[in-house]
Amino acid sequence: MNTNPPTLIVIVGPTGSGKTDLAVEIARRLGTEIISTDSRQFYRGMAIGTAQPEEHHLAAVRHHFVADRLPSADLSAGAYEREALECLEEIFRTHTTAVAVGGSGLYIDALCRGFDDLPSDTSEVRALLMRRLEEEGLDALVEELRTRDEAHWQVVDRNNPARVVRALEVCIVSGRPYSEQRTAPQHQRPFNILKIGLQWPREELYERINRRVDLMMAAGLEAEARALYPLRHLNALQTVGYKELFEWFDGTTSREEAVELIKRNSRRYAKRQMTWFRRDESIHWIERNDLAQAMAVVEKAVEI
RNA sequence: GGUGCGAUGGCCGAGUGGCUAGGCACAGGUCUGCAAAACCUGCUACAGCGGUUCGAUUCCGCUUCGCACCU
Repeated sequence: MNTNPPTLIVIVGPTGSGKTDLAVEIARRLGTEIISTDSRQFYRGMAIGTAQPEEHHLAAVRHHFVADRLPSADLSAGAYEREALECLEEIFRTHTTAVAVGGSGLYIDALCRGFDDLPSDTSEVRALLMRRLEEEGLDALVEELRTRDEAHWQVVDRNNPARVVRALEVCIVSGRPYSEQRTAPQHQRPFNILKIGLQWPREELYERINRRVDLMMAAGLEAEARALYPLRHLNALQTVGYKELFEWFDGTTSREEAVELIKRNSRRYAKRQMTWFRRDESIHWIERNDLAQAMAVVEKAVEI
């Protein structure tokens, strides 16, 4: 019986970098399963627009957190942390490795590092705050944050409604200042973590992204988006690829413009992802989606 | 050949004798439960050459280029 802790192999990289193919091949070779760290691939009915693993991927390797819930069943990063850890525990019962793949930096951190123990269900208070944001404006909420949590008020991005609202909702629901509860814990995970990052020359990546958008359109993204149109208000649909097509359906833009915007917004998203991953010094970078390089990194860390 | 109009940063586009519009693209960054979200920062250009002026992207002249009209 092997008493070494199991290893979670985490594949990261910007959208369009070829993570899915690489992860499936690695998981297949290791005889293990895949857990997604992509905040938009969780949902059903969004296969084309979020570039979910295809039939042959799903047939080759068992996947978790892919199209396993309705778009109305939001999975927050905190909830994901709990569910994903449970799922991993299950996988590690019978495997010494598991593969995580996806581009959502916050969810990757949730899985690998975890969050402070903050109130989990804040949706009611949030709804209230959102209404106040609209009626009273951001300044009023910033002022309230100052009275509830001066320390956080000092450091928070006061231009960013999302950050201000989040801090306030935690203060209100917990009855304690947000800053007091942020202790940046290093949760010890019962498994080793090996991060592999896919690095592409910018130009090449952008070309791949542009091309992939055209392929999505050819694969039926329009029909998929039309089916999702009634759900457009859901958070899950605040997603590149759908937002832009919805505007076309509304008549605000043309089809051509919408497609160009999808490409542009995908490029921007990729850039933000790269910014996020750049500061993670634990990532082992490989060129493009080179399988040999990836396997070399894996074999060095894992006994096969 | 003549006349008129125009020439603004990668692109679009306003404007002024001194006080560097703005937008988009692009780049850098932030990030503890909406994260494919939300937010921040950067990018100092006025076609070229002379002249007027304390000072010219802005006024004048010439040159080049573009557009329109005339012959």
